[in-house]
Amino acid sequence: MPVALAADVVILTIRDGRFAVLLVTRGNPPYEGRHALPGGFLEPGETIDATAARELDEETGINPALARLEQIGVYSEPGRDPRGRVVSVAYAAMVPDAAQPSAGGDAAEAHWVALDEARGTALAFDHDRILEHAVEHARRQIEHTAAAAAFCNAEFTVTELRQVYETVWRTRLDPGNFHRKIMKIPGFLEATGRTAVREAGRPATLYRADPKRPLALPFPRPRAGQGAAGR
Amino acid sequence: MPVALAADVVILTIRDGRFAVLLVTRGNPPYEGRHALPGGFLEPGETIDATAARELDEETGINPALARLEQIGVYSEPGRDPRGRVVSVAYAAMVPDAAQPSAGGDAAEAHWVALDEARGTALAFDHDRILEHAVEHARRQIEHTAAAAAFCNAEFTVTELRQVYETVWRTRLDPGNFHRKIMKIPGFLEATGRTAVREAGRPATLYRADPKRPLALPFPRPRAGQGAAGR
DNA sequence: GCAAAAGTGTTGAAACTACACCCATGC
DNA sequence: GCATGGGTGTAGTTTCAACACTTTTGC
Repeated sequence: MPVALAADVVILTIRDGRFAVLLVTRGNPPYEGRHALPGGFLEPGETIDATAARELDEETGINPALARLEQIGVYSEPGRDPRGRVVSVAYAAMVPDAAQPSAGGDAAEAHWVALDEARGTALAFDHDRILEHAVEHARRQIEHTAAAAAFCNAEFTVTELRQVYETVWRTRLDPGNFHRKIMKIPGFLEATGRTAVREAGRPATLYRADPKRPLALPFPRPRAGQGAAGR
Repeated sequence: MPVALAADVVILTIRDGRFAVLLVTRGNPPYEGRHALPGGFLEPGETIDATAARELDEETGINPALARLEQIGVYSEPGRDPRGRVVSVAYAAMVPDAAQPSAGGDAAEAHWVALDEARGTALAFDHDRILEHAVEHARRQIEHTAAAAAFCNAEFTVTELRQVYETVWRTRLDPGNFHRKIMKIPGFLEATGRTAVREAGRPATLYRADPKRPLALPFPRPRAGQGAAGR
């Protein structure tokens, strides 16, 4: 049974201590004018991974090489697309806040939308569901791997990284303990030698996360019951 | 661009302390007579999850309700199937050794094959690759959730569960410490009151794992360097 | 100097490994 | 009784959360 295969992409970032998602305003029917995830159809000769990367580039201008797209699920309910039998492969990626989208392709506009706001308004197709799954995926990912660094810029401070964890886990972490714990993980953070300029206080060392091995570096969240409330 | 969508299923079990995978011998071209993963094409009106469950049932006789199938990836390289543009959604599941397959559908035969043996012989299509990914997936899954219990029968002893971890992690775990650690996890194991008959030694209490919540129950593998060598 | 943020030292509590030991059964 | 495997007690060590304290900058 032939189907049309599509890729839909959930790009998450953290702005002002909250999750934000990259959405496009659809420029064509169906759901014209509605918010949707960037995405599009498989073309001859390409893999679906390539489709996801291409559509991200075309519709939002975000460089797919920086995004580390991961498959998170396949959506195949009959009737999920009014145009016919369309099956979507969903992708998720975390990027630094600095990434600036620009619309193109099928998209009339591309912009960051706060997660809570995106949840409030119905997205096109079954994209609400895909978005929820992507957020869950990101939370799990961060707990079991060093993926949190993906939310930071190429060079970042330990404090910035800590704030990512605090946002994702909705907790406060002790700055001192976090610093030691993260520095103890071998091969994760690499000092650049440079320091970040601050409005006040001692300048922080800038680090780079090795993008080659962002895997299997557990950073367990603090146990409940004792809490990790900051000072 | 229309594609044919298929589901391929990797069913893993543990036999004699080794991984084994459920393979079928293909009864039709292409790759007739070769080992392959059970699988087949999407039919009108069904989701791809339903396809996976149906094919598992048809080709192997394994009850999909017991298997807890999970999507592990999409395989879309052009040319991966000589019949044309076929995209496969791969699924993985862990089942107890007790499950007995019986062939049907496209499959001439269905049987358990030791993982090492399956790796030695080339499987049909790109099923070698899918199999590798599924094994990795299972190892990760077991580390972060209570999925290990899926390898055990409905009722099992703590020792049987420990042997699953020992196989998956290729370690030896202290029986006493394992017992305490696993019993401390709230809501994981539920005593049935019955005991298992043994050839020798004290009979072991039989437990049931709550199949409703096999999620997010971390059982961290022992740290390296101190080791968890048995007595 | 003072304020602010980075980063280190210390301490008491909890968790874990290793291993001794007791328990319950078949023979 | 003896062998065998299930299950518990416990000491020494490690890890960790909490938080005091030192360091390095801007003003």
